[in-house]
Amino acid sequence: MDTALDRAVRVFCERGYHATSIGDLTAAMRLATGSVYKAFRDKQAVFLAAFDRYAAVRREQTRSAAARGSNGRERLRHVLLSYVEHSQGIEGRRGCMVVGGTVELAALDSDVRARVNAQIETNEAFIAGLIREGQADGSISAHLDVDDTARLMICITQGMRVVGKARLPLDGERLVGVAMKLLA
Amino acid sequence: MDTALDRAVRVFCERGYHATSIGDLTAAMRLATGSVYKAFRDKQAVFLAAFDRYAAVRREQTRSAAARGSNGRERLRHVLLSYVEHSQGIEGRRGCMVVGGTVELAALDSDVRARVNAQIETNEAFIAGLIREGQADGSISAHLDVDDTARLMICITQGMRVVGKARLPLDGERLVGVAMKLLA
DNA sequence: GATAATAGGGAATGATCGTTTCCTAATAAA
DNA sequence: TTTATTAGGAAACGATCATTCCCTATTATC
Repeated sequence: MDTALDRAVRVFCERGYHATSIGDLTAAMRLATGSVYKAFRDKQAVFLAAFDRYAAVRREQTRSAAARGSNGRERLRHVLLSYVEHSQGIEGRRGCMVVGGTVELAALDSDVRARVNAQIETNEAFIAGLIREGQADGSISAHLDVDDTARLMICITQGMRVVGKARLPLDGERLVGVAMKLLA
Repeated sequence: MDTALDRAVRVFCERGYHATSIGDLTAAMRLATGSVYKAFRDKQAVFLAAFDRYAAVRREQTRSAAARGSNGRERLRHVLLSYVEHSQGIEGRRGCMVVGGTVELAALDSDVRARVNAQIETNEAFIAGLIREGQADGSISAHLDVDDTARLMICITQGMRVVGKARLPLDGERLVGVAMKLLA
């Protein structure tokens, strides 16, 4: 079932919610219509389950990227680099379910809105934590405002997903190099 | 007709393309079904016309925000402030047609993709121009890479529209204050 | 003032959507 | 072996969608 959900994630990422029909879903998930409705109450429930799975995978990927750094600053740098990588190429143009869900459904579906908000706030708190770690280990200036910087970083990461979906090229090293100025 | 198009912009911003029915459109535009199809070939044509109008208005708003500054740095600061303002409150949760069009349609419709790309690139070029002005008048460091900085600024502005649609609060002065570090 | 032309409105249409229902096959229990 | 239970598949349903067609005013022309 998780593998079927992974396939649903890909379709929802690429086509969004409304442009994805049950037919698209059954084709991607290799399940018949009845089977989908046996496993999920309706289309929204498939979307929510796919979103939860997507969010969990992305959280894990972000945390493992952070683990590649040896201090707070480096951990944050790897997180940003990871975001650029995921915003590019085939995955970049496929798109992000968080920004997709936000843009397409935040105004129409309070369940989706609650989940995207939770995911954004979790990411923001994680970034804020990395900044504090950097301040504690001396790799990041102690004077900067943690919350404001974290929120701007969230804007940057979400924006990269938009720009990546528009297929504009993003140079990871250069872009992140500029973004690291925010830690001064 | 421009006033009807303005009303179409509001609906498309809020609900996106696929969740907006012709019924939604006719109700908002105060036009009957036949009248809409007399003026536009199909729903996509309405969207493209609304997008063009939205993009033109936003370009003008951004340029008038820039005009409030007395040097390159200040002009850029006012542009960013303007973006935060538009990303907040009722307009913020209504959403941006550029990020909406990108996220919902860039993968599905090459006409829309061409237009969102053009709009993003125009904005990026405008920001790059402001940075160069600032470098020329001494208000922005001469050492920074203009293109990389402009692209990151675009990520920030697009990201703010996503975060604003998710209804997370954005403090303009604080956020822009942090972002201005990128000009060091 | 009569007529042609056009803009706008609303009902009808075919297609597609999400959803339900029913059927089949496979597995577990007795 | 037989029966009960369940997972999976496909056809059928009503609703809604984008689109077309036709009618009615209104304006402009002669």
